[in-house]
Amino acid sequence: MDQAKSLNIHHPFQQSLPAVAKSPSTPITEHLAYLLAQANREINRQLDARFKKEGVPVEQWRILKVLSDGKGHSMGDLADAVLLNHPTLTKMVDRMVSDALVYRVQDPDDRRKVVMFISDRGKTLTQRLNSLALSQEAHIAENYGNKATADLKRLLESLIEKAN
Amino acid sequence: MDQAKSLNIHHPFQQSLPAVAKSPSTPITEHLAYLLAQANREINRQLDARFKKEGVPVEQWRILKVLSDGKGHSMGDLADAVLLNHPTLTKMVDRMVSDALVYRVQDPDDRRKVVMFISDRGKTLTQRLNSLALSQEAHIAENYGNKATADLKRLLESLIEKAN
DNA sequence: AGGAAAATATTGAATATTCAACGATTCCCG
DNA sequence: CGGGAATCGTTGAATATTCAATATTTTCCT
Repeated sequence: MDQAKSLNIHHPFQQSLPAVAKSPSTPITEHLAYLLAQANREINRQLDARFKKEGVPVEQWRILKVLSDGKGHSMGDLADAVLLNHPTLTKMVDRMVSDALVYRVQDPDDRRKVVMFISDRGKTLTQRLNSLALSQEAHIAENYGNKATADLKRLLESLIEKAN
Repeated sequence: MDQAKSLNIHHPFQQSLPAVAKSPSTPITEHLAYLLAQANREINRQLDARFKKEGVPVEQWRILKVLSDGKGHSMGDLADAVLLNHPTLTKMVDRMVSDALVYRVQDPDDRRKVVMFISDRGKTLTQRLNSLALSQEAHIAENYGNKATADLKRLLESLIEKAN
């Protein structure tokens, strides 16, 4: 097959070679937004790799962890806490209910609300996930340095606070 | 309709009230992975809001920015640079080709490869996006502090480097 | 009280992402 | 040289996320 055609490749007739070099704008790697995305992606990837054997995505760990305080949490609170949009959370919770990690109770004080709880099965899974997560944190602190890690956390917290 | 039934709500028969409080494990808000996700989400949301009027998602800005060095980039290089999986990048580039922001050329030296270039139309859009992004950076530096911003960037860079 | 407005969570359709498999090309090595 | 392995990018199917609309309940206001 003609690859050029199938891939929509063409020759750059619309291009004109610039007579002089453009002033190069800030490289993307210097933007805070990019650095955050890159760091987040990498750390998440590593954490996901550790969670792989439990077959649980990072978001579910967050949900379990928040619920493991034993108190009930509404879907709205939970969505904020675990950084997920409402519909996404609803569907993820559906899966977790199927897996019996978590369950819903109607809030008796406000019947619009649902109160989420963690099950015993969820609790034991959470413990395994917590130790995987802690071992990752330890690994990071190890070859990144305790001070750097602490400094970074502090700066991130303060950025998040200011950003609201 | 019976909401309890439709929402798969039930009462917590499987729960037993713990006789004593559990030792609370590290709150999720203290995990580096969570702080990164939160900061990334927030900064991205703000940047996306600024890009809204151009109708361009942040990922497309990254692509445009990388390509705006005028050199050609293979899809593989680009995927690494813009933090996107290969198939995701392919499909996003398809859209950008449709919008005439970007175009493909077959690499003459290695015909498996495709070399991506930015179009003139893409360049002018990039300039508008760059200035939106710079104004965001300025806004952050303003109420977060120049030093904190610089420190945070430095720590992120070093984390990313160590994480590989 | 009573009805409009707000809050809460879910649903369905549209959209986007991911995983696995593929086709094409190049590399490597006996 | 020749053929199996590796590389590069894309595709299609499966999965996940998002947007807008909805149902239900509560709040607010006069």
